Amino acid sequence: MSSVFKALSDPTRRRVLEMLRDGPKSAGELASAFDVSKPTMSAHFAVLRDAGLVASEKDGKSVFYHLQMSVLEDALFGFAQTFGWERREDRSATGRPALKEGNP
Amino acid sequence: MSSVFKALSDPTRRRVLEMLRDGPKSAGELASAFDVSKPTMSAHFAVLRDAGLVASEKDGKSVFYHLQMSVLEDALFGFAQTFGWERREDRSATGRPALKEGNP
DNA sequence: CTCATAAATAGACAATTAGCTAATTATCGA
DNA sequence: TCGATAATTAGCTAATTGTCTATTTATGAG
Repeated sequence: MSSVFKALSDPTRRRVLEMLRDGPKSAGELASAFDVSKPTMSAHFAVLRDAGLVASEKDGKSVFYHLQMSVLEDALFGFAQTFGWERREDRSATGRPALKEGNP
Repeated sequence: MSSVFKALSDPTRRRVLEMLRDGPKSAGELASAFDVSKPTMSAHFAVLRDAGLVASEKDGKSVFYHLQMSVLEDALFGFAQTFGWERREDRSATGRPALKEGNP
């Protein structure tokens, strides 16, 4: 739980998660959207991966990252529930929305 | 936003927020529930205050802290909304539940 | 095999963090 | 006014963080 909130405390990492909302993206593709070096981005990816918020998959020379929505959901709403908030049940039972609307 | 998540990334601070769920508590009262020094707790309170998650009020020799639910709510659900989640509208229109609602 | 490309690792550095003890400030009661 | 109590500030340390450049690893193309 701490590691998730820690990961979310950096604006670059939050933007990475937002970029992954609609489907996987490669490390380079993500990195090019930010004004920091690639090794720095690599470190950010590692923080997100260690927190369980993203998972990576190698494809050829590239590494693709994708969101782990359920982990994000559990942290956000798990904590919120402590304060009496509930989330609306408007998604699939897994809590994982389709990655990429065209994906099988 | 970053400062809120940063504040939430520490388990001691999350527990402080939970202790404040049901109403204000003094700094000493809060501190005595943890196994760290009072100055350390004071620093945690400052982080929570700077993030806007709590507000303080002096009463005699004591300082009482209370939750700022709306700030917590805005951070948690504001970010969640980016990912398509919505919270159930089951609280007052202000989003601020009564403090001490269940207190005997 | 060799070269170019994608990404991660290594190593360094300044800034921040969580923790401590000691000192300070503010308030109350006698 | 004096002494006790509540809380914060000051000053320190060790660990962690975000950033960089340089290097290494892995893969695909020729």
